[in-house]
Amino acid sequence: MEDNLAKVKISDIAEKAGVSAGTVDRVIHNRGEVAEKTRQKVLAIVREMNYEPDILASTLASKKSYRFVSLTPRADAANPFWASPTEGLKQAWQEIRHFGVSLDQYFFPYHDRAAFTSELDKIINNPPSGLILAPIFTEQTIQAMEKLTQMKIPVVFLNTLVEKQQNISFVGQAPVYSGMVVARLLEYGLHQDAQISIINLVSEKGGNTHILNREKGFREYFSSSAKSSAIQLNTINITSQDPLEFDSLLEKHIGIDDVKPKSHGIFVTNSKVFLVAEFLEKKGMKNFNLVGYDLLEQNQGFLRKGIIDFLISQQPHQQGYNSVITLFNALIMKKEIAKNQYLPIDIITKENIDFYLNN
Amino acid sequence: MEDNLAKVKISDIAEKAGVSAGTVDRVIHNRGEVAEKTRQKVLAIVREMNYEPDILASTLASKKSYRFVSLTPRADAANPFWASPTEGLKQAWQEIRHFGVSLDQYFFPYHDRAAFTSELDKIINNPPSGLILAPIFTEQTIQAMEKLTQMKIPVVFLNTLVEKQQNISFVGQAPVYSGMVVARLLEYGLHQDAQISIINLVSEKGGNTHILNREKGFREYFSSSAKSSAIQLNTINITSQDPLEFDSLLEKHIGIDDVKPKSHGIFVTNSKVFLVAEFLEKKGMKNFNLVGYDLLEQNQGFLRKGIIDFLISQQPHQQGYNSVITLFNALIMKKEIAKNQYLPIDIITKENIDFYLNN
DNA sequence: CTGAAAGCGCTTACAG
DNA sequence: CTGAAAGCGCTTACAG
Repeated sequence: MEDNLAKVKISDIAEKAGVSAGTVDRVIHNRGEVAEKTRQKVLAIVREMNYEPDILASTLASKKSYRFVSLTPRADAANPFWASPTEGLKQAWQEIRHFGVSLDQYFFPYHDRAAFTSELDKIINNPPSGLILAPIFTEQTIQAMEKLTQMKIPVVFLNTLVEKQQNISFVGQAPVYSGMVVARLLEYGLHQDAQISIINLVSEKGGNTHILNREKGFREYFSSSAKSSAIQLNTINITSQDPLEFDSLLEKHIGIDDVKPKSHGIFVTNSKVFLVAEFLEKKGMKNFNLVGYDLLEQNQGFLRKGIIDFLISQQPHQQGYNSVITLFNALIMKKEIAKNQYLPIDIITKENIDFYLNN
Repeated sequence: MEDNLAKVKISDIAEKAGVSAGTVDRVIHNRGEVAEKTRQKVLAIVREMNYEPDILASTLASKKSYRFVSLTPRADAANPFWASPTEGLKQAWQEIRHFGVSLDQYFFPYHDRAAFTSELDKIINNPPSGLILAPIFTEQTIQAMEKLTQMKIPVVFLNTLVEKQQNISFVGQAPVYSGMVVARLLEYGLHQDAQISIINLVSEKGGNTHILNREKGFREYFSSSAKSSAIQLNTINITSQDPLEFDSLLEKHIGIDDVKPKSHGIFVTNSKVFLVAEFLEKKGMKNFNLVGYDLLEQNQGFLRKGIIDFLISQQPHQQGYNSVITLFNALIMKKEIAKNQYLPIDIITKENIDFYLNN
């Protein structure tokens, strides 16, 4: 733990090797223009003396600068989720900007494929040192990744994973497992002959792999749970934006058993769970166990009221934060980077929510 | 976000103020020996030009060094919990050591009050720049804090809180709330006429404020829950280390109703929950909902087997990590520090545990 | 292929 | 009370 021995410096190595500091520097950074024999000699001494570069002095002297760019959905009323990752990006940047890092945040409207593409083009035309990308649209991402890889620009995928790409890392949640967690929570609170509705509230425009995987994990759990073989699952997909239609669809599917109230669970596969909570509240339907995703303001309210039982959170702020740190570790600290950085699947209740809100 | 304007340096200010860099430095760091008039002038320009010091250059030039010391229980077979915070301390140190920070970790055997005291004495006799302290023993802590405060050594409390002290911060969990979370989880899974046992597995030697507060939160929850007014709570305190006695005590309290199996919850108020799980497994008693604390190896096993239903985790690694960063922010970055840094109350199940193990 | 010198932005004695 | 100079450990042209 303790290093009593004074720090070894480049000048120490230079002296011992009988060369100049410049030569040692060339060896250490593999910049060539050094005789092989000299190189070996210096390398040996570097190892022998256990040299560790002073990163502060190094960045101060080198005057290198790094431009990090992020491309994420814009947070707005329809998409409050993205406010947190955006904040997380900024906060991490604040902590590392002394190392000559700048951060440009680019945005696109969540469902706007064209905007996504054109922002990506802009980025490619003014290449950054590293890119943090929320790869919402799969095809466009794959196309861009081809160019980015060629240009040797390291890319971190944020929140969404596109498989088989040359991204240096993915930072986000494992959606299949989060579905299993929800399954577990519903099973734990329901009778063994309960009925469960899986509700997908989606736009038709894609960007829904998350949701599919969450449902997949959820169903997997029940298909392998002996305990709950009598539980019935049915899926409801609602794409309509029209409130009236929404209500009647819900009523049709979950309202029916109201006469003979029976243990009934509802799994909303994304952050729109507050819409279902609103419906239940309006209709005075209390006999439901309701679980969904993300700590949006609206969801918080229903969680505190007890209409939503659990929310699954995916550490959105930390996702943004970790993405920046990942690029920093790769480019400035030259560390090895894990390809997948899965964040915890947090289970949130009325009782612990306050401890998750800043994070 | 973008700062196109070149960074403003001390020399820029010096030039504009018509003084030397040394004088600007004296003003910025309040080191006196500057005429009031000069001081005002420089200060005005500093503000006007929006000067932000280059922390890298500053630490490189100043050659200051900081000695951080931690005093925590030693992790051992009887106390595996403390391995994680210890690791967290080390990891944070790795990330900031470039700033001239060293870390000395001191330890004491968990229940050894004398060792705690004598280690504290050692620390006070060789004063560090800052101290991270797990204040297990309240009285001794209060005594030491008097001296430490006088010596102006900033102290961060780790994991345990002692009230009304001059510590700059506390990093840990809010035990009362964690008790409420457990109450919620048990209530959610039990019938309304269930019976719940609260089991405190403690040594008589003190250091148990945590446990008392967890039970307090737990009981508070039920005393204000209309829904579960029929639930019976009873507390069992077991101080014995003798396995036979342990078994017979448990049998007496929770074994009784086995004939007429009824919904039964068990809340173990600390990480020793695996002892109760062992007992239930051995006796083949399946009709229990069991919740306890911390991701010890032993607990993990029983969680995966389904004998423990939920574990509450308190981000032990992050606690250690954040403590070091707190001292760093206070001493090197000169930032404002929040007095209480509560970490999330994580709810862990078989399905999400893998995503919490590295943290 | 190699070395000497200047410089990154800030701090620290020292001389006056 | 103030300034000039040297130095922190590393990197970057430049000359040879």
